[in-house]
Amino acid sequence: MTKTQTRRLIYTMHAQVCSVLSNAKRLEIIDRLRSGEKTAGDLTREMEIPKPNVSQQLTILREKGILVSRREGQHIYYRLSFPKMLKAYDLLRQVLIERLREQGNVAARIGGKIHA
Amino acid sequence: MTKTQTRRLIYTMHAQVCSVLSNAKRLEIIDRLRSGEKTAGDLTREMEIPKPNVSQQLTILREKGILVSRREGQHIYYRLSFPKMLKAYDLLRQVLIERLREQGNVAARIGGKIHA
DNA sequence: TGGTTAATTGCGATATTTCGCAACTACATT
DNA sequence: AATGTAGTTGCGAAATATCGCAATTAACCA
Repeated sequence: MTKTQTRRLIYTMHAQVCSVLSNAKRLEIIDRLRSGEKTAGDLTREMEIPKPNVSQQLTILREKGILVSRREGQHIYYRLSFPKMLKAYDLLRQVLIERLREQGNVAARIGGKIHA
Repeated sequence: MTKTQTRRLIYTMHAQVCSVLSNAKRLEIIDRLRSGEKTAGDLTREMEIPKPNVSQQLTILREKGILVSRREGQHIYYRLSFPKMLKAYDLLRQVLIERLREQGNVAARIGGKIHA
């Protein structure tokens, strides 16, 4: 394995972690698990989307290591595994807010040209 | 606009910000711009990928507000616009590292079963 | 004006992601 | 064993992202 290949592999893995956050439904699930563990059924009711879809997102989040699950009888409870993920979530939300403010200003100034 | 629609819109915009980070080449560009502004040509030479590809990624990063550009004669210099983006980048890198360590431990313990 | 370098744009082929729906598995209760 | 509830899985169609390559634009200089 060359140095260049190793570097690329790390960026690729990093991108895979980020790609978990690049879906609105997964973000909402993460947000709703802040307050503690929940089942697929809980989330289905709260989010008002089909249960299989919730389940699919939960599977992705668990496989990527963002959530862990625990079975208790018929119920499977999911919870966040890395507090740092939540920190990253919040930082990116702040970037969104700043970006919106910035875009608002730019839009107020001129309608789209980048360079002079 | 209902409350539910507004909530969904915000998650969708949040996801769009995150999706900028879900590509290895864009992450590498962000990483290489830590040390200061660079041109598309600089990045092309450093990263050893086709220039149009670099340019496409730079366009995406600029449109999403992650980078800003400045023309100086023939050269267009790109630089990071939000320090917070870099903080999020670093946090996600840490999550990757923790996740790899965790996975290593799990793999050492047992070969994949989730529940009992 | 013609030539050169820097950078972007357009387009198309390929790969990946998303998500609904039917079918299925797991556990509990009677 | 039969039924009900919780949850997952498989599959396929539609949408989206990736990226190479040719063509194009922008600026500079002789």
